[in-house]
Amino acid sequence: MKSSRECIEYIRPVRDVLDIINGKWKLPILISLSFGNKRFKELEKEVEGITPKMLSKELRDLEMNQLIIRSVYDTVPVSVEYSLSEYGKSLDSVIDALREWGKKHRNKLFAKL
Amino acid sequence: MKSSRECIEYIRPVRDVLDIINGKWKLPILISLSFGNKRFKELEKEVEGITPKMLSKELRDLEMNQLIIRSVYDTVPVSVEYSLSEYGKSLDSVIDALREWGKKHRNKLFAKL
DNA sequence: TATACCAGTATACTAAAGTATACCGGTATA
DNA sequence: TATACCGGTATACTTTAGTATACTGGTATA
Repeated sequence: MKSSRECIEYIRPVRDVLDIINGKWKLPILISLSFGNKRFKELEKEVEGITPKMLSKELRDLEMNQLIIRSVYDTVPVSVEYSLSEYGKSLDSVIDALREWGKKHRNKLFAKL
Repeated sequence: MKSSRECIEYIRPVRDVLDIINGKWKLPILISLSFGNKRFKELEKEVEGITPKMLSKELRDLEMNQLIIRSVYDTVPVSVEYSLSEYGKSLDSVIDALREWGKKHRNKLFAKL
């Protein structure tokens, strides 16, 4: 049994990550972008159920935290492309861990039926 | 570049996990319990900033999803102890990944100052 | 000519998360 | 006798997350 202080120290970095990727949509968006750069409407289709308002807001948050890059191309009309930054790509270990656990969890749920 | 369908399949298990551990408090609570069984008031201190109302609600959610166990001991007055279930313990890989990334993120933030 | 695509914004709303503060009855401690 | 601990609950509130629906102006397509 370790000290309470040690435990609090341990929690801190996790809280920092949660501040950035918390919520229903941010990780799904990042995963979608890990499959390739996407335009707004493509994301809207691939992140099932998200509304344009939420997508717009979440993309802004992710860009602010430098996890994704928004590129505007000078076409007519302008086209906008979203991509993962290198920093965003470094979240893949987190996503892998979540995904592995999620798959186990699904199996557990189905096994019960 | 993979298919959109493949991407959506990839997202699904992650959304399942998020349904269970989403929010500001659940992971901190689980981490605290990973350091040893705790009583209600102990958790209230160790998960800094949480109010008893939120703690109570989150503990109920976590218990419902079988990630933690609530044991009531027949003392006078009764004492209540919370512990991680085996299933809850299996989240350690997720927590490790989050923690590692969080530590890197902190370093990045401090490096900027 | 009508329709659809693009990258969102506008408005209005509901639901959930989270905060603040006070309180309970019973027990143990000072 | 006063205070603090225990495991919470009660009430009231604010903030954030999320939903629903409609719309924009310019372009390309049928």
